[in-house]
Amino acid sequence: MTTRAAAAGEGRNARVWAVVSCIPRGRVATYRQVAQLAGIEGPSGARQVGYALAALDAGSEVPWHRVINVRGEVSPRARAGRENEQYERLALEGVDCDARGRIDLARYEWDYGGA
DNA sequence: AGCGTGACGCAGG
DNA sequence: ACCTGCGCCACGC
Repeated sequence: MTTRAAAAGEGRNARVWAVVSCIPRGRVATYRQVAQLAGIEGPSGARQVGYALAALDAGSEVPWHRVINVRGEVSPRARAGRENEQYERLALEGVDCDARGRIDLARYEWDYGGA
C-alpha cells in the first residue's frame, strides 16, 4: 500500500502535510489549493497532494479530513469506511454537507489570505 | 533500477 | 449539470 511514506525522511509529502496542518478548524481546503500553497504547481498538483495524504499514517495529527476536492465532496478512497469518518470529523467542526454529500465551498473554503 | 500503488483537476462532449 | 479520458509524481519493495 505504499503507506508510511518517509516517516523519518521528509520529502515532498511532508511539505503537503505541513500545509494541511495550517488549515483552521471549521474550514476546508481543496487538493488544488493545498498543492498551490505547498508550492506544487502544475496541472496534476492536486493529485500529488492526494498521493501525499494517502501516504499519511493513521493516527497522524494532520487534519487530513479538511482536504476535499473542488466539487466540495470527500474524494472516494480505496478503503471504504474512512470516507464516512471524514464527513463525521468535519461535522464535528461545524462543516456540514447537503443531502448529496456536498460541502459549500463558498462558505467553508479556507481563506488563507483573510486570516 | 524498475514496477505498482494512490485522497485529483481540467477539457471536451 | 453529468460523465469520460488524460496527465502526473513520490514512496516502498
